[in-house]
Amino acid sequence: MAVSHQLKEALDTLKETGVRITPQRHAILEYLINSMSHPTADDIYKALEGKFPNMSVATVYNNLRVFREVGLVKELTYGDSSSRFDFITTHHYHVICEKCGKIVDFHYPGLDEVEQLASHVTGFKVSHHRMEIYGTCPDCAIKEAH
Amino acid sequence: MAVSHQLKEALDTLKETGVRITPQRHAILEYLINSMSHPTADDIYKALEGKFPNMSVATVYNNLRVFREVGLVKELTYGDSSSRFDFITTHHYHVICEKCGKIVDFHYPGLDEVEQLASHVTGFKVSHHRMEIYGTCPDCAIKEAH
DNA sequence: TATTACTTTATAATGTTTATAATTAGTGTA
DNA sequence: TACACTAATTATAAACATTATAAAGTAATA
Repeated sequence: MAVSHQLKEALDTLKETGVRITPQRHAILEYLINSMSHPTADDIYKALEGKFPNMSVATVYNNLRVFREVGLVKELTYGDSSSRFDFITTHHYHVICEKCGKIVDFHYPGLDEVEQLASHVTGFKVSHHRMEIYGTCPDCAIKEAH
Repeated sequence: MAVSHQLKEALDTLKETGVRITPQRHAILEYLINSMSHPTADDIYKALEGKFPNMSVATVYNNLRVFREVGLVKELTYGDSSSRFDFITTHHYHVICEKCGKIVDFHYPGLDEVEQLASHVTGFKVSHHRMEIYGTCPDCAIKEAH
């Protein structure tokens, strides 16, 4: 299936970049790909506690940083205390529920004109942008109605 | 001038909302409006050290939260460790230099279509969105060239 | 196998932000 | 203006996420 294919591709990327594939890295990647959510470092740590009772939180953070540097993972910083991590697939944005924190992927063509205008007005050499959309998810909207 | 007018308006907002106007609050607001940068809580704390030698960091944080709740101030969370705070004027985005961290305001009409599409696709009741543009500022680009 | 470099672990340290309790100071009313 | 009430400030400690460090372990290479 598609998921294991993504994992294999990710492992290939690590190999090509000369990053060792350790059991911990394998498990973290696997969890990131399988979980359709956008977990925090602590989520990952807790989820893998069973498989790796001795794993250190530092290992999770270290490897998330490695994955980010290699371009496999994106770090999302919202208002709340901890970062969330997202396995990069295709270009998409996130829609975030302000009530329950749920994050839903939202595909949309890149906002190239915005980048171009920004570059023109500010003189910056623009590399990329980020955008998030906030609102209330259907579940919470229903709960609110009662 | 326009700045003191903004301050007066902000103080009026506080009055209307029943938020007491203390010297500390006055000073924090004034600093936020005058500083064309986007300071962290600690920046503000340090900047007002001279005027208020006994002010607590907690006061800065508390009041930034109050201002945010009242709608005077926006909290910006980027990848780095601490939040930045921005006095709300008109609707604009930020262009951020990845080398030196400089933040430049960038005016652009709201991305209404994006919100509408997101709402349609995900079923969310959308309230707002955020977007930042990343790149290299002219100063850093020159430094890099050498 | 020996060497080397990289990873993990355990732990401590850092830095930001929040909570608590006691003191102080604004604000509305007499 | 003075009083009483309530909110805000201060000082401090605590919580929390994240990073740094050093020692031990593991994989890769010759």
